[in-house]
Amino acid sequence: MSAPIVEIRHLPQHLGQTVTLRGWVRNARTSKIRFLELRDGSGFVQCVCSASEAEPESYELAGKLTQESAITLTGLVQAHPKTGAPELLVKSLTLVGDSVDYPITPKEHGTAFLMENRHLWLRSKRQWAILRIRHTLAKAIRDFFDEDGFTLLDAPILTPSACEGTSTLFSTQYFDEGMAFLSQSGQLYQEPGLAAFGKTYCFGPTFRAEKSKTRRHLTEFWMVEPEVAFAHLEDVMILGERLTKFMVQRVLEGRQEELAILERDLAPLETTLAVTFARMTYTEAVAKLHELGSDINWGEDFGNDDETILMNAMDRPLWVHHFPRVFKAFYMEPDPLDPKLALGADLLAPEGYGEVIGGGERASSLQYLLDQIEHEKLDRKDYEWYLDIRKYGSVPHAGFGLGLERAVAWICKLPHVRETAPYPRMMGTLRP
RNA sequence: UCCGGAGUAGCUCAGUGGUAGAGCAAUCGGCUGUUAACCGAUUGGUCGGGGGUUCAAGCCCCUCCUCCGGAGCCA
Repeated sequence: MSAPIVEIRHLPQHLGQTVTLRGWVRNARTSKIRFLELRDGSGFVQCVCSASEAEPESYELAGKLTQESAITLTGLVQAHPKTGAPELLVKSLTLVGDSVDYPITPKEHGTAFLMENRHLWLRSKRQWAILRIRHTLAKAIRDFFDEDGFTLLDAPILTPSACEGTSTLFSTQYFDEGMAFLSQSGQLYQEPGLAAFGKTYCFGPTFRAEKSKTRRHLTEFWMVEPEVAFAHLEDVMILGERLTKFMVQRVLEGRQEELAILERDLAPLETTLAVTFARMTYTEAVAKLHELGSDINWGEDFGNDDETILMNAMDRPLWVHHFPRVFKAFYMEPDPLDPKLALGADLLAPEGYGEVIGGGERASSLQYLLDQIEHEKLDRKDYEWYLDIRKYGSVPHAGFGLGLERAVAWICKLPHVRETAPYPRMMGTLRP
């Protein structure tokens, strides 16, 4: 066999040529003509095996192939007589690895079963599409910041204390230093980088040990956290909006096949690119919620229902800013015009996907932070290094965190974030 | 942690007190253009665990376990 080995994605360039494909049998429909649906990771193609064209042993083998058998096959690339899509007219076929009783059949399955078989579920067309979009979004995030002059400053995953002091943390014994905690945010470690690099970001896994079981929570998720020196609240909203549009644009340009597999309605994504994001202060949002029938009180954080009610009334992403200080992190800069408020901004995604970005301006006054640490009953000695930033050339600065999985869920319009990670970690899900 | 729902064949489910069923998968056979192909046959079950009521329990009661959805919390 001297036919060139090609990937399925390149088949349109090989029409009329004899090539070799390598992959797995997604599905086999056998009549006198055997139709093998092949997957090789780069795409999907139908291979046609008839007695008149194929070698006799190959033809016989094609009739016995089970779901997920690994094969190589050689044949002529031709256009499908009905659809015009490339297909392979098989000449010869070799079994590389057989497959007996593959658990995920072509019919429906429940999520519990699929999650237990996540390592196999990855092979399905839908998961392939989602995880390739995740890949594209992760790449877009890196490209966006790299092209914008940011320096990647990796934050540690093992940390000595809570960054925000509120959420539950996973802990582990760290030699004789006591307990270490898995990081729930890299932000505090970005701030010292500003005086060295001006603009930094970290992008990696973060951990929350919250016992939350909802469609938008994982215990392990990826977050990108940019931080910018001399930046204010307004800069956060401008940067977050540019990033969001860049990510959406990359997917619309490069992942059309995957969006089609997911049957994603493209109109809301195209709207996101075309419009300026809406903005409301927290106080305005509460007033709007009252109009829409919510009984939220000023000073309370939005509940899930509130976010849904609010976003159902919007046709585009919404920035909510100037939150009450009481439910925001200790390091947020207070509003100089109203000390009850903090200079924070959250971006709510449309179509019910909720908070995708959370961020704001950081407190730059040493005394203010000392008061906050005392007020929140945090241990000052855990934060001495962080406080140093306010002693040696303190400047206004701001940043945000964007959750990758929530962005993937929104852009793919998925019912649950568990499909956005290759191996999602949730309360009650640790394997595979 | 709280509220609601569900555990029956490998998978998805039907079966509400009287001898355990279907579709898919698997196995065998048929079909020359199929697209979750189709047609016929075969194989496959301690009905989540434990206890109770009853002549009789998949079905009713108690309890435990697991999973799903939602709340709180958050990206």
